[in-house]
Amino acid sequence: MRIAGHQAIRSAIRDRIVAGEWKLGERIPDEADFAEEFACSRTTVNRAIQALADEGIVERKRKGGTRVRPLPLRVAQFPIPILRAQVESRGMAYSSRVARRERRPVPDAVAGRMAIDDAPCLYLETVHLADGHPFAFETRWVNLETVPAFESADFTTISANEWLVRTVPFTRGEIGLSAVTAGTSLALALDVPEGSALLAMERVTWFEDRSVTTMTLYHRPDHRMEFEI
Amino acid sequence: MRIAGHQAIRSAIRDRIVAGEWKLGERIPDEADFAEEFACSRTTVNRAIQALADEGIVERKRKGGTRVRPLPLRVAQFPIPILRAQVESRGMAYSSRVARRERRPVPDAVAGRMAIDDAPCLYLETVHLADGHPFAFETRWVNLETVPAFESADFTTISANEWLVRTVPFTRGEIGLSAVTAGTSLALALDVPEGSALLAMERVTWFEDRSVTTMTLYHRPDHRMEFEI
DNA sequence: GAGTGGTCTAGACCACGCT
DNA sequence: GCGTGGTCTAGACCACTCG
Repeated sequence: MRIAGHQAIRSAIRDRIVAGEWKLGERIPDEADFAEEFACSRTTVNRAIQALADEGIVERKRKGGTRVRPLPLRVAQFPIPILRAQVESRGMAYSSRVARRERRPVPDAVAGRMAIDDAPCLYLETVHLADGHPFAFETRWVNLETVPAFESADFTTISANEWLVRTVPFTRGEIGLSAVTAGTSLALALDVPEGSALLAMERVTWFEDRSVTTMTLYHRPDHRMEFEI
Repeated sequence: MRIAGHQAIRSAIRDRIVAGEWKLGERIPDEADFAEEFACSRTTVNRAIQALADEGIVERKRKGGTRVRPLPLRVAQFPIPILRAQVESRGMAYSSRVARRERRPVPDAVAGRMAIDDAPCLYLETVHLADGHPFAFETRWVNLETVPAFESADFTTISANEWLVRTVPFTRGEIGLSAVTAGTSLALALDVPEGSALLAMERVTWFEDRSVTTMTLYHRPDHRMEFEI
């Protein structure tokens, strides 16, 4: 049957896999066969099946052919949340307030994560507000050796995070999620009872092997992160 | 300069973007120019730049050319954690214990999430153990209308999750993460103090528009999910 | 050794969306 | 309109790995 386009071919093959035409781990026809079946070139079939491999639906090996993944590999993708957008998408007004900003020696735990010894760092605490009510609390260390200009930046019109994204745009990073119990100061900052369970997201970002910043974001107890797989 | 392979070309272009050769939002040369520069065909350049677009580094538009993404889109990808693998990778022995298994009317909240009305469902509670100590507690509803065979499945050698993955391998799903406070029964099941902050991961999975299962996994307070971006 | 995917090429046509 | 990316083709050679 003639099918047009690598996307269509990809869907056609995926549908047959999902429908169970081949068992888990079983080999599917090779590219040449599909090329004949769909009356297209092998190049096009290659693109289609490569995409399925990227999705985690099939595994490919030279000479070994293409097989349906025995235990489907599932990867969840979630966009790094942007607080302003999150708030505004709910029809609320976003604002933020810097509660603390000072040079301060970096605790050992943070120094370890940022792989710094005694680089100068700036410490920031920020409250993020929706319609004037706190909904997240952020602590952040910024490595001034990597981004010296940060020290004299003005965060009245642009948040620290936005400043960093614009200044050091292409960073790698690590993310950690955990649940923490609100202590006195966190409870105060977020206006929640002490002992509340908070979702904490920690992020360390790097620019070419130098750490840029470590940030931890504490969300209110009712917060829920959602995404699809 | 002659560079071999679309991967190498992709890296070369990415390096120049990261180094700041073009500003955020600025247009980079078109495919034909790069093809000449790297002495390769335009097809190869196209593959390279498409990959950069998938990474979120550049945006492409017909006629508009290719531009460095103004606010880099970061997407975190993480593999859906498999409990057995998680435990075993730490050198501990994995086991699980089904604490409860019964047909039970589905609470409204769950019914809403699974988009079912009065489909028969099986409810399971499972404790996941590492070296005999509980490290996660799972509650699960399984839609028997979608997977009737689940009711008579035996979970002594294979977990409910593995059974489902093998039986309904290609599912879509939604994931939600939140922090919850351990109540009496959760505290008991996980052997932690009442009031502890637990990281909860809820997952709803679908097979072709029919819900398969809803599961919530409660982790011990010290648990941390990590991934890279 | 031989089968399969991985990749490249040169050329072509099309579709979108600026100008 | 026309420049740019999106896609397809037919053929080719290579690299891995299974038997």
